[in-house]
Amino acid sequence: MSALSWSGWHPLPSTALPRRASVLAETLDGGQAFRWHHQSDGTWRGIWGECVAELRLKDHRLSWRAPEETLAATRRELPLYLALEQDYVELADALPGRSDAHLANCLRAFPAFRLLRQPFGETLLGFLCSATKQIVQIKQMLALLAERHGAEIAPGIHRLPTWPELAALSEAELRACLLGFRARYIHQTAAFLAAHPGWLEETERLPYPEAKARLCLLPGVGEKIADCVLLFGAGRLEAFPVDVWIIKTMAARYGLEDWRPDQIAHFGRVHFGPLAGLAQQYLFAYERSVAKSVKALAKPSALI
DNA sequence: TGACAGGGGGTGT
DNA sequence: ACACCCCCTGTC
Repeated sequence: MSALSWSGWHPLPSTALPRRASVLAETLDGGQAFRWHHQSDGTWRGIWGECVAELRLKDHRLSWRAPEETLAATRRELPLYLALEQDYVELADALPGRSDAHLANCLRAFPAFRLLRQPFGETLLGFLCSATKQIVQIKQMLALLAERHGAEIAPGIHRLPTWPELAALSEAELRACLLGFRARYIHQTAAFLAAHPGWLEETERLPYPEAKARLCLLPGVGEKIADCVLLFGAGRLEAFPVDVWIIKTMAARYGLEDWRPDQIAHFGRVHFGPLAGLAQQYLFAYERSVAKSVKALAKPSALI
């Protein structure tokens, strides 16, 4: 087993990227992606497709490096993955922050927050794992899937299995990766995709409503997961996933007590507009930061 | 330090 | 409404 050999650090463009640790953490590990790990030296290590990267924030500037084995692929794919072609400061400014005081708070708390543009198939796999699971548990499932069934793309680092590779696994093998009842959904979805070559790629190219309807045909994929896949894996910023968190948030912050999920979805589309999915992720980021400070206050050490 | 409930970012019936 | 799975977390 040879050791990892890293490239030098390469600076990323200074504009419209996170300059604060908290915003970077929220971007990489706030529930849109599940394969970034915060390391003891303060860097983040992430794996997607055939790429591996470490990200470092130093003097409020972001830079990256990659293992030699994946350097070419990572150099090519990182700008797409980070959606560098999108100016997210501009996009955030297009949200209705001037007429919505709560949203304005969220926007102010996470400057230069952005959505990632993850590989479509991988995003589908990640969110098929997400049902009634928290981020740490989803990360654990995907780490096991990669370790046991994904190719080694750099010494000791495995990518996720592709859908054709997943189709070759038994449901029992999937269950062994702590997937629980999600194993059957993933097994059946893999079988469907294997029987319909090109289906996923076509779906990614379809307009939002058609793409969502098609994803919902897959076993284990309902409206919420379909919207997450399109938002985080296809750059469809109009997708507005409605889960229990957003239902609670909208009730607490917008007075939408006892609204049904479909009513919340309608409100979100109308109120936040064509970038509703971006607004939603800002709301989450904010609620998570509130929950974190409540937790910190509850610790005895904080009372000294 | 270790056992033990309780609940978890959904979907399908 | 409730089952589906089973690991994480908080609590005693």
